[in-house]
Formats: sequence, C-alpha cells, structure tokens
Amino acid sequence: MDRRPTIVDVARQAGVSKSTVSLVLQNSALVKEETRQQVRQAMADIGYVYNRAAATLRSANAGLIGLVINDLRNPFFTEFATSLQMALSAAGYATVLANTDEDPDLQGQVVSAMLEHGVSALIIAPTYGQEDATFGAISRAGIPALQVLRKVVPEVDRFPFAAPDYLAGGRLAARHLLDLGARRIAFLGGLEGREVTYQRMSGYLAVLAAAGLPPLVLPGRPGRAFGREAARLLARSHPDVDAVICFNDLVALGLLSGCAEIGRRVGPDLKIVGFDDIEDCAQVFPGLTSVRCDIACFGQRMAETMLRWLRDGCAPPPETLTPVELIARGSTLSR
Amino acid sequence: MDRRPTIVDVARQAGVSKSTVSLVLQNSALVKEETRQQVRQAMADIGYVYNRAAATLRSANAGLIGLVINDLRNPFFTEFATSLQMALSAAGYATVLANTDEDPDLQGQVVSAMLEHGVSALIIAPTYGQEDATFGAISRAGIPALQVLRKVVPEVDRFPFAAPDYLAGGRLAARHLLDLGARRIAFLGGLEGREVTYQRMSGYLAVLAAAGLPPLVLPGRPGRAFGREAARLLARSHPDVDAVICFNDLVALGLLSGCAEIGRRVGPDLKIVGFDDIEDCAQVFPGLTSVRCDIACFGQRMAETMLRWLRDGCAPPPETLTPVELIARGSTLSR
DNA sequence: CTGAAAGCGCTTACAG
DNA sequence: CTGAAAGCGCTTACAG
Repeated sequence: MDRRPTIVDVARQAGVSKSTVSLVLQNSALVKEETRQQVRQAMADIGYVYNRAAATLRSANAGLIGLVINDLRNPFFTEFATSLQMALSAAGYATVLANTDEDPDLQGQVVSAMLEHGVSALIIAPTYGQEDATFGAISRAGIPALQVLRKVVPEVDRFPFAAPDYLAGGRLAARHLLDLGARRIAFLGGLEGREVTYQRMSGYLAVLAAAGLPPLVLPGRPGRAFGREAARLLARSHPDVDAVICFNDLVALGLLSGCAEIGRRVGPDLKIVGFDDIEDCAQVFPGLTSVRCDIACFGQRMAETMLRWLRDGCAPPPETLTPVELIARGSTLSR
Repeated sequence: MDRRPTIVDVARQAGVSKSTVSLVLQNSALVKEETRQQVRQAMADIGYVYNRAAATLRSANAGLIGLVINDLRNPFFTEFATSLQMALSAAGYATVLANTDEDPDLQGQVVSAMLEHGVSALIIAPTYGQEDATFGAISRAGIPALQVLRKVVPEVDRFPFAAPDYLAGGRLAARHLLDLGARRIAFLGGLEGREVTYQRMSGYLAVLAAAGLPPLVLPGRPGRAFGREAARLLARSHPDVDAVICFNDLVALGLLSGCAEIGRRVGPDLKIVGFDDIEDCAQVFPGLTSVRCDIACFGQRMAETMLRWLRDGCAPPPETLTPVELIARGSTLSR
C-alpha cells in the first residue's frame, strides 16, 4: 500500500458503499451499529487516515481555528493561547497559531494565510495599526471572529469583544494601596496612546481623583527591562512615591528586581502591585501583589464561546468583561 | 456575491481559461507577464481568496506544518515555538501548534489530528511515553518529522534529532564553578529516569569525577516551585553545598527566590547556575548565570532545516548538537 | 504561451 | 438503513 487509503478502500474492505463509510465517519445515526463496527474495523485494518482537506472542500468546514496573538512571549498571552488551544483540541478542533509581535503588517499576512487555509473561525488578540486591512479581510471571508484582550475596531456586533475587566482591576489596586496608607501612588508602564494602557490606568485615575490625590503616570514599554530601570528613576526623580501600580506583571517584576538591585525594600519603602497575576507572581520573593485576570479560565471561556458560535450559530454578546480580583502578597506588606 | 469567488470567476473576469489562472497562482514562468498582470488585477477586483483545501486535495501539499510541544508554558519552549513559527510563516507555511503538557495520550491525539489535517511535516518536542503510538502514526503517514530537544525514539534516520549540546553545557557550568573555588557542587532538579535529565547532568558528573569530587544529585520537578523549596532543603540538609547547577532556569529562578526568602546571599554564600538562558536570567537581581542554548536561533535553524527537507528533499543529519555557551552573571560572583 | 478534460477524496441530496 | 451520482475548487498532464 503506497498511497494513503481512501474511503473507497475502506468500503471495499468492509463490503459497503463509500456513502456508508462517510456516514460512519460523521457518526450519523442512520447507520446500523453492526455496520458501523464493520466499517471501523476495516479502517483499523487498512490504516485509514481521514482526509480533512477533501472533506473541507465539499462541506466548507475545516475544523481549524486561527489564533492570532500580539505578543506570545509574554507569559500572560502564552497561558491564554495554551489554555485556548487545549480546550479547542479537546473539542476536535486544531489550532493554527501565529505570533504577530505587535507588527500590523505581519498581522495582515498571517490572517490572510489563515483565511486561505479555510479556518472556520478566528480569535485575535490584535495589535494596533492597520485594523481595516486585517478586519476587512476577515469580514469578506464571513467567518466568526472574536477580538480579545484589546478592542481595536468598534464594530463589536460583527467582531465581539471580550477581556478581563481592566477598569475594575485598576480600581481594586488603587483602593488596596490607599487602604494600606499609601499617599503618593504612581502608575508605571504601558505605551502612551494605546487604548489598553488607558483602560488599565483609568480605574487608578478614578480612585485617586475621588480621594483628592494627584496622579503620577510614567509610561514605558511593557516589559521587565523598563520596570527594572524604573526603580532607579523612581528613587531619583520621584522619592515621594510610596506605591506603584504597574501596567502588567512584567513591569512589576522588573521593578522588583530593580529595587533589589538598588537596595530599596519592597513593601515598607515601596509598595508594588502588578497586573495579570501570571504564575511568577506567587514564586518571586517577596511575592507580587497583582490583579488576577485568571487568564487560563478566560482562555477556556473564549474557546467555549467560539465553539457555541460555530456549532449553534449563537453569537456572543458584543462586549464581555470578565471579573478580576486583587491577590495580596508580600510586595504590598508594610513589613 | 455571496459565495466565495473561485478561479473560474477570476478566469471569466480576466478573459482567460482557469488553467491560466492556476498557473499564475503558482507563479509559473509559462505565463506571459501581461496576462499575469490581468489575472492579478481580476483577483483583486473580485476579492478572490485562494482555497488551499482544494489545492491540497489535488497536489497533496497543504503548506501546513505541525509543531508539537511538551510544555509550552515554559518560556524556553515558548521562545522556541515562537521563533520557529515566525520563520515558517515568513516562508509561506502556516503552523498548527499544540501543547501536550507532558501527556502521552494527548500527544497521540494531537498528532493524529494534525495528520488528518494533512500537515506536510511535523516538528515535535516529544513527551516520554507511548513513543510507538505517536511515531508509528507519523511513520505510516510518511511525512518528514524531526524530534527536537529530546530524543525519545532511537530511529534517528527516520526521525532526525536535534538539540543544544546539553552535555557540553553541564561541563561548562561545572568548570565555571570549580574555577570560582566551589568545592561542594550539587545538581538540582529534573525528573529521575528521563533521558534529558541525565543528558543535562552528565557533563557535571564527568567534571566532578575528573576533579575527584563526589556528586550530589537532588532530583525534582523542573519548575520554580521546586527550586524555591529547595533553598530550604539545601540550607537545612546540605549546608556544605556552596554551588548548585540547576536542571533549568525555572528551577534556578525559584532557588534564587527561595534564597531571598530565607536570607541566604546568592553568590557569596551559594553560587547558582541555570540552564537555557531564558530572558528572565538577565532581568532578575542578582542576574542568573546560565548555559545559553540560544533557543530562538535554534528555532530558526529548525525551521530552515525542515524547509530544506521539504523543498529539496534534503534530509538533515541523524543527529545535530548545537553549541552552547556559559553566560556569567551575578549569581556566581563571590561578592 | 493557453485551453479542455480528468481527477484528488470526500459530502450531500436523492432514490430505493 | 444503503447505494449511485454529482460536485466542492483546485492542479496536472496533454494538446494545440
């Protein structure tokens, strides 16, 4: 047997027609149990492998879902992608994954490639820029698509949006610090002009305004390197700052390292809150207080949402915000 | 236009036959430049999207490569998967990715699913267990497949193996510590019975044996949590240990946290070397000395290797070990 | 250089 | 419940 066996080979082996084999493949209730057994046995005997390309061509369902991620190296997104992929896999869908590295051109390319491959749906943690090119192409393809974690196009009826409730998270973080007696609270990291930065910052701004305290916003790249440098910057240029809310955990973890480096005590001297609650937060010392988005759960939830949309035609609500909670750890203890 | 346009529609629009359109799609030199332009224009005009499923059915090349990873949450593997995917994407291949979470059953499942999807090739960072089920299926499908980072089946002619030179890495780490005056060096982490654990340990064992020093091996799960606990274990049960080589960076970073927690000075009191050199190593304080595997480069290299195999039929050598180097940082400084 | 025809391996109505 | 036939959108020889 040098070529791959087809349903015709299976049919011959089992002594039925190829239509019957096809029905068995689809778990149709039309086929008698005994026949089903025979067919399955025949498949096993000749080593049949289902050819999805052929099935796709006829029925226009590839069983393939595209997952596009703006920064897959960030553990927050890794966890998201992993939990989503595993949930889809359990439901019989394979995941085509691409990292766009915050590059809009790359994003356009990979989305086109996925559409050519006939993905049945797309879940996209988008990057900013060239939104029309990317989402226009998806729109023309007419497949279900979810924008997650960042809203980059306003058409949430066509492209429903879901994310953790960043605003509430920022509020929780700010209140936590106020309750602990902090009086000069900064917001650190996140690129200026990005909607997601503003989202994560706005709860903080609201709480400070309500308390009659002035905000201090120090934008920066959302990675460890910036956080680490910021430790020096804070000590030198803003010695009055007694607490910091970071754009994400990477910035916060960098800041933690930076404080260790310059010998500033995290907790008593400077309280630090991260955002996302990636796994590292619980493992570093002192532990990093963070806003838990439960991204693994969020990933599973997005998988279910998409499966429901695909299977029952039941589109999700235009906007979904999932709850967040504050996890207090050593980085905000006073001693 | 409610159905997706096909090459027939493009042909009609451009006033040529559908064969010609197909040739244009394949960038065939047979088509006159002027005709090519017309056809491309027609595609753009009617919003044509290439249907790869149809092409695959006829020509048996899906332009899809499967990537199977045993632990995608570990930044080492994330970086590997990301760099590989991006290199494949640049070459026009889409990547189907799955995390197996070290579960052999899951691995069998996702590999089957990928074969059904007609992946042209497979790159697999395998888990231990049920090797025959997984690799038997790949073998029957007859597609090129690479086992990377771990060798789990001995048939390296059929499944070429590539990984960083772990043995050399262990040797570098041990020599580095001996040169710095360490006299009681432990090897920490890695599950017993796994080939990869032995690989990473063997350079250490060889160097210690040559120096006439007794080894101390403390196996454990390859994550931060184990490393952190190990700080206590070492201080209590093995106070004479003055240096540690860790199975991977996660263990080492956990150990770093654990030492901070119990107030043990990393460097002067205890020297620590990690393995992999993930990005965090340079960002923590003190910086973590580690064995650099340059996994991003390794990922790109594997992409090229596979592309050459696929395009030129040029199979890689049965075993490839890529060089590693020791990156010294604060965690092995004496003060 | 271009066109007409067959065929890849399935699914889908439609008869029986 | 099962079978014969058409067709999904391409590619691939084969003529011209």
